[in-house]
Amino acid sequence: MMGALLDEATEILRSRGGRMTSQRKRILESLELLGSHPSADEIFAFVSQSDPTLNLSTVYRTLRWLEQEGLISARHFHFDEDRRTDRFDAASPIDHHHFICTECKSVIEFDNRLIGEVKNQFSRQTNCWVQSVSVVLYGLCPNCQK
Amino acid sequence: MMGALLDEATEILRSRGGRMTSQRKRILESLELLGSHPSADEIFAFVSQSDPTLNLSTVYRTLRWLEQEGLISARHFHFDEDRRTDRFDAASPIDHHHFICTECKSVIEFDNRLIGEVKNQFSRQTNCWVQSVSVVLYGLCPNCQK
DNA sequence: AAATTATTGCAAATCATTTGCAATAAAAGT
DNA sequence: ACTTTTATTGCAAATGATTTGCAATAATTT
Repeated sequence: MMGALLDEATEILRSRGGRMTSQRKRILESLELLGSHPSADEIFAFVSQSDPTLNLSTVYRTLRWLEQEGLISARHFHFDEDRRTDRFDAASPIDHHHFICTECKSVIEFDNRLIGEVKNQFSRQTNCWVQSVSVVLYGLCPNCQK
Repeated sequence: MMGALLDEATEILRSRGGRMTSQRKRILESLELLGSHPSADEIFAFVSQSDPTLNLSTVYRTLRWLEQEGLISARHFHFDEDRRTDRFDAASPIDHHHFICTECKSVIEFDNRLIGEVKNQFSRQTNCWVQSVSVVLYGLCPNCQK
């Protein structure tokens, strides 16, 4: 399980004449280690600890490449503040959704097969072809409720 | 029905010692006229036709104020490109969701009571208190499918 | 080991959005 | 109506996340 992202990425890289550099390796590792939808800055800060020469633009380039290859997904969660920073999700972008605690900013991932049903009903009613679904719940986690 | 947003806004404004200026009036009107989730720029372009002296920062200030008052909602839809522009929705932010055609960028609003069920099931399972739900479907509208 | 070229670091550019401030214009007081 | 008060505007500059050009660096190939 561990290293799955790195393995996949390495393979794709190879098949395109790309190079698995130490920077990319560290960034990929950090995506698996930092569970909770880190921003580019957070990844940068984390990897910088072990490689102080890493540059932020390398982080962005790597993340965008991973995104294009479909290995990770980028999105914003829009609280009142933080409206502009992308967050990156190491998990497959397909069929998993998010709850966000607007207080402590923690993220819980979930799935529910009713969501597939919502998608199907919409398709049937409108003749739209639905490629992907994003469900985000905003609220308070048990800790932040009292 | 027409002017509902303007009426509500005027009332809130009054109750706070605020002033209903011509700029605000035009921006509010444009939000009702431009149906489809315009960006600040689009609103600016539209209102500029009738008031060439309007400034973009006034548009932003008005939109953010409306957002804070809960009269409109701001969000991004993330296609591959346009990752950074907010889109503003004159409709109530509660209980209505979006389909976006990734080809022609058209937006279809919808609702489905299964979504409430998804929310309830999640709450029950996690003890999280869910305040709002956002569902976005991405795909191709009938026109763009062939 | 030399040649090739993908990738990096750096600095500058973008672009949507925000903010400080002096000028303007609603609304209130006279 | 006329002055005063102060919310709101326009303008220009600042911000902050992300992107990009380019020369230097380092994987891979020869």
